[in-house]
Amino acid sequence: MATGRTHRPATRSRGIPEATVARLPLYLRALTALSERSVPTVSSEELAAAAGVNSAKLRKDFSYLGSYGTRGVGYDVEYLVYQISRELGLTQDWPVVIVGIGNLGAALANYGGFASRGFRVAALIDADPAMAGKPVAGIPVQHTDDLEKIIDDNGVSIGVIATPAGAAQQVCDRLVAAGVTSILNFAPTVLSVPEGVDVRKVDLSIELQILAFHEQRKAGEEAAADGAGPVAAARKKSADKGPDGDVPAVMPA
Amino acid sequence: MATGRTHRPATRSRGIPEATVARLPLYLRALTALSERSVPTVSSEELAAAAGVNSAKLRKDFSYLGSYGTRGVGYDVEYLVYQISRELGLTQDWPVVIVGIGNLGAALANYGGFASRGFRVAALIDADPAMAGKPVAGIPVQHTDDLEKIIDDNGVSIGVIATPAGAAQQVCDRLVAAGVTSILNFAPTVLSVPEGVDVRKVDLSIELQILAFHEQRKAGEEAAADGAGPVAAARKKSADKGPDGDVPAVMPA
DNA sequence: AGCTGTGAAAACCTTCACAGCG
DNA sequence: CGCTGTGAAGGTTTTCACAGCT
Repeated sequence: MATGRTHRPATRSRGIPEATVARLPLYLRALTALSERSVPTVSSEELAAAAGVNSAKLRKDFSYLGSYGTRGVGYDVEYLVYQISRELGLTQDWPVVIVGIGNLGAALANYGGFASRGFRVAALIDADPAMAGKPVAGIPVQHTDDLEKIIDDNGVSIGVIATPAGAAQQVCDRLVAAGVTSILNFAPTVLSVPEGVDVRKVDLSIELQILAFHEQRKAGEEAAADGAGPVAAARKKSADKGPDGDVPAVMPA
Repeated sequence: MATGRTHRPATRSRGIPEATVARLPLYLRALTALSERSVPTVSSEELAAAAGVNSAKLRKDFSYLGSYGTRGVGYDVEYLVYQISRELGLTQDWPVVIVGIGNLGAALANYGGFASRGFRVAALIDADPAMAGKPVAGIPVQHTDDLEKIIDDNGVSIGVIATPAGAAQQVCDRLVAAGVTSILNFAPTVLSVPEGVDVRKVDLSIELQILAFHEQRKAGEEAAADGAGPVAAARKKSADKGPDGDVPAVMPA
């Protein structure tokens, strides 16, 4: 998923598999909810259900962190919250900058989930001089000219790019040069970064296209088998251009 | 069996691996850029670089679609654009509804990438009566009460949830009952859906947490070899099961 | 008895390396 | 020759199933 230019295998003895790392935040969220309800312990089965995974996977994931459970009982909720938080590095404060304060950037600045877990929006940066000084989510927008200084003054190592695609690589280069080593990219473009810099991307359009693929597949199966769907299969797409004519006409030229 | 409904792709009939499907939009974007520059053909090496993957992977991916290249030459850009679009189901029109028109929902409604590829924002829906009728991105917001009718009238099969976490499952249930079979979820919660419904989630907080994990790991390695990095909030890395001055008392029953 | 932790098996994905075709 | 298409190898992730602890 992450598009690091040269991703290291990282198969260290102490290495936690990437797939596991990606699920830890999910477990943490479920555990936090249990914690708020003052639930003292939880079994792998229950926690897995809350996180939307199966219990064998969860136990395997936890086994990479250590032996934090009690056989016959389950896991201590508070203790696990702490261990996972520590493993993810959330026991420290991460100042973050958001570059590109358009609709999306503003929405991100306002997003509560950012602040809730160790992340602090240290600065908002935009290239439009007209925006400079204007507060968004209570934080004054600063101009791109000062990007390097802002990064440096705040000790920022994580940057969020929410600019238009055309500006993203340039912004990325400046962030990296200024010392940022992790980037969350919302611009629909592939960023190239030097080794050692992590990039994760979020692309709304790509997610929709993946859904469309499966949606199309479902429609095709429905036409072939008719009424086999467990859910509202009786439904028909109105904007379709002919479900029957949509048969794969695979034909290389 | 557990009640968890993790969607099982099942890989039926014309099985394209999930990992490949997830990359097709990436290739498509790179190809579209080439097409706009009137580039007639492209090699796997070039296209792979533009999409940020390696060429062997790209060729393997394309091999699942068919033999669309020409040995010694490469791929015909226009032809590939068409084939991938068709495979992804983008040659048809997908009406989409966005539920929850807060900061994020409004940003999504304004996001150009939606409209660009077969997706059309058919309606915006919000629970706040004060928003009803107010146009966002040129589309009037409608009230949640009319959700079912809106889905039905527009033949919507893809829904986007941008509500607060607390409302997400309820909205999801109504969307599914009304006939939606693909959901893109921005709310930080696990949705449970019946079999046959696809859910993809986008969680900003999770992405940041994954970055924080790697960032922390980098900081730790740096400390071992010195480096004078900009961010030096070095945390003590305890050994495997080092139960020293940890947070609350470990309290096994 | 109940539930975790984990080897082993299975499934899935990526990379290699080269045959085969234009 | 150059580049695609693909078996085979190698790596990662998931699932199984049960030993082992409480």
